[in-house]
Amino acid sequence: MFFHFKDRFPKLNTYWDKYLPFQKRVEAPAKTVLLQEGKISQHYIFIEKACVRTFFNNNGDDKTVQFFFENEGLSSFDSFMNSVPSSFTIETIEPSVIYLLPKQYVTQLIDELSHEPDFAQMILQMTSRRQMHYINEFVSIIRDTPEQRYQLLLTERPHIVQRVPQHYIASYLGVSKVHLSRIKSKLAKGKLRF
Amino acid sequence: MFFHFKDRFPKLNTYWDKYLPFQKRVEAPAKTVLLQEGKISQHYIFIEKACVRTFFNNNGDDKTVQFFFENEGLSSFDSFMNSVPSSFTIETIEPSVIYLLPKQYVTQLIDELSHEPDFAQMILQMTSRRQMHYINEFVSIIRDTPEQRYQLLLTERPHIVQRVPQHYIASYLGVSKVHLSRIKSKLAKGKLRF
DNA sequence: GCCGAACGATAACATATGTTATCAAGTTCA
DNA sequence: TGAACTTGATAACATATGTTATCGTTCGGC
Repeated sequence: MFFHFKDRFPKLNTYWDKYLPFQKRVEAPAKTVLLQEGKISQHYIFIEKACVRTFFNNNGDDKTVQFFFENEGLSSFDSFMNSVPSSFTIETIEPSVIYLLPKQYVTQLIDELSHEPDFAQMILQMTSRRQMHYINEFVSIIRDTPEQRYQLLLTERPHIVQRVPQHYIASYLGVSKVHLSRIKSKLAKGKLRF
Repeated sequence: MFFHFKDRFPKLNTYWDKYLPFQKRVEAPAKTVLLQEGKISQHYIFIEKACVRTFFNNNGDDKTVQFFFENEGLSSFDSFMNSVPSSFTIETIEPSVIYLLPKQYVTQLIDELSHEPDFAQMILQMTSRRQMHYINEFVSIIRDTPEQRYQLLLTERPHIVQRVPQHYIASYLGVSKVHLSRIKSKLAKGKLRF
C-alpha cells in the first residue's frame, strides 16, 4: 500500500524505513488462506514471491475479484480500515513468500504521517489509482463481452493467463469455466484461418 | 465531495465555510451535459435539485455508470484530480439546480487542508467509502443476475426506479431495454400468483 | 510407480439475453 | 391541435451462456 510510494514523496521515506523491520516474513504453500471472508483483516500483505487472488463465496461458488503478483501489496481495504468483517477471502495460488505488517503498526504509521502535508497528496494519488482500477473493471464488465475481456487479458495482462488456473480466470471474467474453454477454442480456430 | 464531511471533523469546518461562496449556482434543463466525455473536468459539482447520470459512449451506445440525486456531490474523479480527459459524460436527467466549484478553489482548499492532521483521516474515510461503492457495484455485477440486480434496485434504491427512465436503468444494469422490460413483466406475473 | 485430485476440452441440452421490428400512450413544442 | 419525440411493452428469431456429464491429461504425494 504505502511502500510503493518510496522515493515518490522523498520527505516520507524515513517513515517507510522505520516500519519495514516490523514486517513478518512468511512462506506459505499454494492455496493458503491469508485472510478468511468474514474475519477482520489484521495485516497488510506484501507479496515477495507468489500469485494471490481475492474472491468471495456465493452459494458455494467462488467468484474471483482480483489477482496480485510479486511486489504488490494488498489488504481487504474496508475490513482493514474500518475493522469490519472482510467481504473477501485472500488466498495464495502458488507457493509463496509474503510479508505481513500488523495493523497496529500501519495505524501508528498513518498517525505519524498525518502531520506531513505530503501525506494527503500521497493518499489522494494512491486512492485515485485504486478507484480508477475498480471503475475500469466495472466499465469493462458492462461494456465488453466475456470474449473481449479474455482477449484484453491476453494482450494487456498475459502474466495472469500464464500463471492462473483457468477456472479462476473464468470466475474472474464472470463466466463458467466451460464457456471460457469455448471462448479459447473459438479464438484458436479464428487464428487458424488463412 | 468535501462538504458532506461538515461537522464530522469539526476542526475543518472553517474551511468549508470559507469556500462555499465560490460556488456558482446554475439552473439547467433536462439532458444538459455538465461534463463531456473526453474533456477535462474543471468543476466540482454539487446537486441541489435534480437527478444526474454519468455514462460513457460505446459504439454509439450509452452505458450508464451511476446516478446522483439531491445533496450529492460528484466529479469525474480521475479527470478532476489528474487533469486527464474524462472517461465519462455527466448529464442531467431532470431540470436541475446545481452548484459548481471551480477546480482552482478545490486545489487551493486541498493545499490548505494538507496541514491539518484530520484531513488525512477524512480522505481515508471518504475514499474508502467510494472504493467500497465501486467494489460493491463490481461484486454485484459478477454475482447477481440482471433480474436480481433490478430487484435490489427496487428494494434498496427505489428512488432510482421511480425517477430514472427505463432505458437508462437498463444500460446501468447492463442489459438491453427490451430485456429489462421482460424482467419487469416476469416479476409482475410472479406477484400476481396466489 | 500408483492413485486421486486438479485441470482442461468437449458434447448436448436448457435458459438467458440481444436484435429488430411494431404498436401504443404520453409529452413537448411550434 | 398536430407532428415529432420519448417512453415502454411485446413478439419472433438468433446468439450467448449456463448446466451437467464425460473423457483425457497432468501433477503432487505416498
